[in-house]
Amino acid sequence: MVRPPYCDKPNLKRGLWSAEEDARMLEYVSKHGEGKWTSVPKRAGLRRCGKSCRLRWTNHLRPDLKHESFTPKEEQLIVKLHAAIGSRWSMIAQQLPGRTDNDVKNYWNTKLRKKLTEMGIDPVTHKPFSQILADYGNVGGLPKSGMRIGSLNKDLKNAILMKTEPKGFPNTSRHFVPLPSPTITMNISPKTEPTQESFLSNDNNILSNDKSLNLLSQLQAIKLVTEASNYKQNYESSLPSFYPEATFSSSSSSSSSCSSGAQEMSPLAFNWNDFILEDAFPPNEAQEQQNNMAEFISSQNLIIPDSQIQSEGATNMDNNTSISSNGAISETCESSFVEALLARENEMLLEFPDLMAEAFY
DNA sequence: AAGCTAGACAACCGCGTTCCG
DNA sequence: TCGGAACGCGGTTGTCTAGCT
Repeated sequence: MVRPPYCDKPNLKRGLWSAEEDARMLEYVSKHGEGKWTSVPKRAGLRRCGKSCRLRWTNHLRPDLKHESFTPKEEQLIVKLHAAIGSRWSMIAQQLPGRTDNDVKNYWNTKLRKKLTEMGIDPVTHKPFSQILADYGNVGGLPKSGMRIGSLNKDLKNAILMKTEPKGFPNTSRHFVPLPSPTITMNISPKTEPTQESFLSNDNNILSNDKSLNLLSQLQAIKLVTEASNYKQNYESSLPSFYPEATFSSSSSSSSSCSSGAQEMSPLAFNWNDFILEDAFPPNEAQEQQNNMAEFISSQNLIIPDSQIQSEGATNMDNNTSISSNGAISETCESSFVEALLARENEMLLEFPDLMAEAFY
């Protein structure tokens, strides 16, 4: 996309804002209010593009912003919400009064990602690296030749590399060795049905990365996060502040393969299903939950813009993506997605058998 | 003191969505 | 209904600073 013409003028100033520019912006907004950003530079006497003015105001000059460092409670909430809805920074920031999406994003990239990685937890999927690796070797229905290290996310790969690099190996977000982007290798064919493991083991885990995750699922995820922190607070004092729902290994029941790696790097083992895959709602309440979404939002004191609720709620209905019969968030998304994909493939196979055969062989 | 490195955060870029004439 | 402008978001890059050698 071409930069807007008003940002392309050669005499426009770029880079850090001076105190004088800030003062002009503050004075202008206090007089005229927010909005109409494209006309702000001219009216406020600034040699900046409107986009830059909006950014400066929303990220730094707004009077309701907090400028102190993140509290442990905020940190904990960010990690939980990221595990639930992925890098939807604006949504996460809405749950943290006084914080901007840029604040949260930067804090995640500079601090939290590193912390999780050092704990042996993949900050993308929020699973132990050992489990990801184990799942990676057990991808049902996928040819082994189709697997490649390039499809692992960079945190996992660097965690692996760290084990072979005794010291001084950089592992921060800015200084990772350049690696290929995560690659989806689902290779769905009419003859091989993707398994839950194959989907969940993918580093593009729908819990964290799939942008099609609808708002309703995200709200369920946020609900999970808030509920989880309530009923497992007993562990908080002895565990990392952002994983209070972690349990010691003796109680872990369903994380079949999260045994070695995380425990080697940390004394903790995590019951990931408790945290990520826990049933949001009993199956028979699915429809009821849809109907009660508004009630749910208010009960959780969530700050969700009406426009998002309306538009994404409509999208949810349009796509026929409802809460699954098993109630689990990830499995909801997974099953609906996979089912839709397979159904569509079957349709196309019936309709265009020759073309489909060519496509897959 | 100079150079280097990592951390922190501000700002930019590109793209998708919404608004409006 | 359409097209351009405006806005919002997430990813990426740039810049400054502190600490270390």
